[in-house]
Amino acid sequence: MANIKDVAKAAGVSVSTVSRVINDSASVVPDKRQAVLAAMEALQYRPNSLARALVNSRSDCVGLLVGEIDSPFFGALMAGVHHVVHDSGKHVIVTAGYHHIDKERESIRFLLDRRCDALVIHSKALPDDELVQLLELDIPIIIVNRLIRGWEHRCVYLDNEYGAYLATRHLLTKGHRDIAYIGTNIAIEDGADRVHGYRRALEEFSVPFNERKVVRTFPDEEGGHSAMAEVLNRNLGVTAVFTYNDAMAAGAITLLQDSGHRVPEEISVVGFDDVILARLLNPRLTTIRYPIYDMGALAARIVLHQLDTKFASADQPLRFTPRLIERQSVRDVAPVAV
Amino acid sequence: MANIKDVAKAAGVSVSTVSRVINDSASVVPDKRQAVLAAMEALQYRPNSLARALVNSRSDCVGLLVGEIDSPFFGALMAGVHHVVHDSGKHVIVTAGYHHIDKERESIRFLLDRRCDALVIHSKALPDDELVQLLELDIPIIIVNRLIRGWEHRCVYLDNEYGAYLATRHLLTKGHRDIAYIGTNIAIEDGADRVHGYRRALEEFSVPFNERKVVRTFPDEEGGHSAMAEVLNRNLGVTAVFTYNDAMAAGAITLLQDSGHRVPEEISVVGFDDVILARLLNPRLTTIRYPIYDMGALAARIVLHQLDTKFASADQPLRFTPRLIERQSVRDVAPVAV
DNA sequence: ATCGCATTTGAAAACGTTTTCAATATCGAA
DNA sequence: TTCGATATTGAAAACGTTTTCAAATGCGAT
Repeated sequence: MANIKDVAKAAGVSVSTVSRVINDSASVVPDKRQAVLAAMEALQYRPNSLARALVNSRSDCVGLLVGEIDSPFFGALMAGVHHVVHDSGKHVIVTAGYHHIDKERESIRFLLDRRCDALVIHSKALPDDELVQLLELDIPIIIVNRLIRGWEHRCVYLDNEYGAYLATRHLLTKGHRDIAYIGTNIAIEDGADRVHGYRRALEEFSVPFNERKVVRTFPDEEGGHSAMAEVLNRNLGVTAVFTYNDAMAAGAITLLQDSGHRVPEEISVVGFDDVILARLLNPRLTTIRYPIYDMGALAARIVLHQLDTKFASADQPLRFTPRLIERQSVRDVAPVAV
Repeated sequence: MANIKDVAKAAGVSVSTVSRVINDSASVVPDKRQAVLAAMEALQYRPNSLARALVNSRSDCVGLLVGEIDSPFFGALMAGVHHVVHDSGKHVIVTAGYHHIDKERESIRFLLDRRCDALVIHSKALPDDELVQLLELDIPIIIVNRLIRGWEHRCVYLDNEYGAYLATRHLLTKGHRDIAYIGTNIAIEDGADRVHGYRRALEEFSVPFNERKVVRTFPDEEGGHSAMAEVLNRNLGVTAVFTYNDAMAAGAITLLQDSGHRVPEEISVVGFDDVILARLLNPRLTTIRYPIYDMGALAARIVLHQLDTKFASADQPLRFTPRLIERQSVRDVAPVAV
């Protein structure tokens, strides 16, 4: 492939001049400029971005770490980041950590090694102190979906406790009193937060918390399916289920329907996330909206801004508030006064 | 950030020696090796991959162009590529073209500029000759999901005609005779192929093709929804619908159910792709399995192999055959002999 | 013609690596 | 000891850019 020297030779000028016309970094007399342009065209010249990044120490890349590549949730996150990064003429390099500590660590190394200008990180597996170490590097980094005490201005996160509270409260106001919670068996903060929200709503309605009503499995459709089976098995007389995410809700609904229980007539279900799937299920899933696309977009905007100004602009609220999306998977048992 | 010179200085050796221990490229006496290792550790040294790529002209990156970042279909494609590329110690850079010619072009430029070692490309918008131009570059490239005549050995693709044939034939053998086709309004090859398959099956059963029974819209849920409305509107007495993809099927089913038609009792539906969604819909969607994960994985394996051997290994079949996944969205109208 | 100034230009250094090549150190054998 | 062969080392060139700096050119005013 042609390089800048070839172009210079072909145009009969020095490499400096070529560089100047490429970058518009200084004035060049019209005829030479034309000659250079012509040579570039003729040789199909494309600047080597690696060499460029090396000397500028700017790669025009934003690194993004997600949990999985193929999941509607992370799809939305990636799309949000992609969108704003592309709009600013830069590019995204995505890696996946698959919720595994070593893979997450390795992925972040990779992004750092590639000399990404900035990072947006979604990590569930890495411990706080390791993330703090990263934040202390002098490259713009935003942590998505996780709150690290003392670093609130670098974390874009959702109020998980409130989301779970909303979901549970919704079921309670609809008259449900026996509500199971199908949670994640991964030891992460938001898992705990959601249990708290669930309990808070219960307490508010003076419904005793029953540990047997919570079942934890892997947070996917499969997990929801088996967890639901377990709940049924325990014979607790539940009339409603709240799940850690929509995929689990889908699994739970599948099991319910297959085992002859009608949703929501017999058992109501509330999910979490509001991925595309939720609208498509039958019955359409009542769920908690997790604005992950917007959160990704915001995270990207912040790191990009930091890149320009060297300052973290802490003036915007980084905490998102979930809201209830009412669809068809919850039945009104009986009107109840709050 | 520390560079190789700093390490050399700290360890009291030359940069060449440091390079040698980093890459294990030549023997170094044990004490010096230890000193270097210690210095690297102490300085938290990480080689600059840009500089390295520049001199080696190997970036250890595979570039991937997809249609959209957030869609179950492309999610599976990305996952397949990611999987095999990571296993070989390399990395993936993903870009999205959003089915737009300029964006696809720009994305490919980006990947090429980044000096990706190889490319896996899913393009619907770029014309054949532009893709051929790429294939003629001397870097390993595989085109996914598209067949370019004369370049069969560089294309990993699905037999779309056969997939559509399978779907339509399935409906026909179940006794359906009035079958609508909800297709894509994007002028792409596989769109045409699927119409052909649909027609071929019809002909085989001596059912006349009726242009009014095919409606083309944008290939997403929304499009399926409005297309289904249009089909109903035309009052053609259809008892079954075959759609271009699962998302459209989901939209169609939603419309049917909302307008009081039971699926499959009144109207049967067959989709295409078999994305996760298909299993989760109610009724579970009978569809055509598009092994896109495997296709991505194969494409990646091929380019990686080419990278090592400089030869395209054309010994594996690059054409995938779709198959029917029977679930619950098709009703058996009456037994019919083929 | 000559001077001073502004514009345009090219040579060379820098970015952080790997690799070639020649020099040195080590060692066993004569 | 001395020789040759071998193992280890470091200096320097190379990769393809950008940028600094000094030199060359052009031009209007005297």
